[in-house]
Amino acid sequence: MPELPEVETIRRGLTKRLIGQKLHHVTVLENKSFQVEDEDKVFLKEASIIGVRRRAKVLMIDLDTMYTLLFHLKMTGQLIFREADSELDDKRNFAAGHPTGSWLVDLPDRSTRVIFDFDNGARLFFNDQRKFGWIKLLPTSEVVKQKFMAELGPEIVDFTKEKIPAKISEKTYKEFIQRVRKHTKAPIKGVILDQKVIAGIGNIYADEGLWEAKIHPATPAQKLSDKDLRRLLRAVKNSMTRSIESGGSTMKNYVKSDGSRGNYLERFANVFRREGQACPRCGTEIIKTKVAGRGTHICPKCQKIEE
DNA sequence: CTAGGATCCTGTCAGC
DNA sequence: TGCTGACAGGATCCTA
Repeated sequence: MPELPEVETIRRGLTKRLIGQKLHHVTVLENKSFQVEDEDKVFLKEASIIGVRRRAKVLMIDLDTMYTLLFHLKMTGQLIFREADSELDDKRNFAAGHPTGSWLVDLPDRSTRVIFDFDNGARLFFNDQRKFGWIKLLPTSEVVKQKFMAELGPEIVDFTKEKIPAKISEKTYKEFIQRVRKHTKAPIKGVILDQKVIAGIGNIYADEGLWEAKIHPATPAQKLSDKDLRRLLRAVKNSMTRSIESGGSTMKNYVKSDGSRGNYLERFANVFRREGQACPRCGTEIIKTKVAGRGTHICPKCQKIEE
């Protein structure tokens, strides 16, 4: 999916547009994407939005009915907000998540799964090409008790703050290290992708962080010192911070001034999807390989396996 | 308990 | 051009 910085970008963009909006109607085009019990649907009726939150890669929209809508965008989810009767390029509109042409066309299109209509005519589209993503509706007080939410590792820092904290707390470092130590043989990349170890790291920021920290992704977690792990967490945090501060993958950053489509990775990525290009640090050619079952980008000179 | 692989689904792209 | 297989910004489920 859309990783933590993208979900955080969505949270920021939707907060100012959704707070106070009253739901008029929900249209479900794909049942798999809308995992809501029939008896809970009454809590959507004429509900007003009172908050937009995020934990790890889960977006939460709080309603005044004491229920919360949960969104997981997985690999290809997008949220697209359109004001009533607006032109596609209206500045009040907003789109973020998996970057595709759906941001630039009339909706619904073939990957639209759920549509939220508001009283004032504005609409929120949940698009998801591969249908891995989901929307759930739970009593607000039950959200933290959900298995996935309850088992999540700590947030690296509070990325929801306008000014992202410069330092990771000692408590977070310690909890991260403690949870990494439950894994021995597994490659470090696979370990940091485990949401129970630390919340919110996905394939992009795993590769970016490992590159910045000069750690080979296939290094068995056991071989890394506490100092290595602290450096790695800092590096991931730096990469995520740069991404959020450049606006994540939003329509604004996807469409260039000449109307062509840009690549938001250009704004902060040093290795991700840059195979064949020069390592920004040493000039060696970046290669693509596979670690922990995922496509993995490394500089073979900067990142060597510790013996 | 951890580790590794298959799996959900649609679309795109490289290679024949 | 048309087909085929690999792969994709995630996480779960199954087996060993």
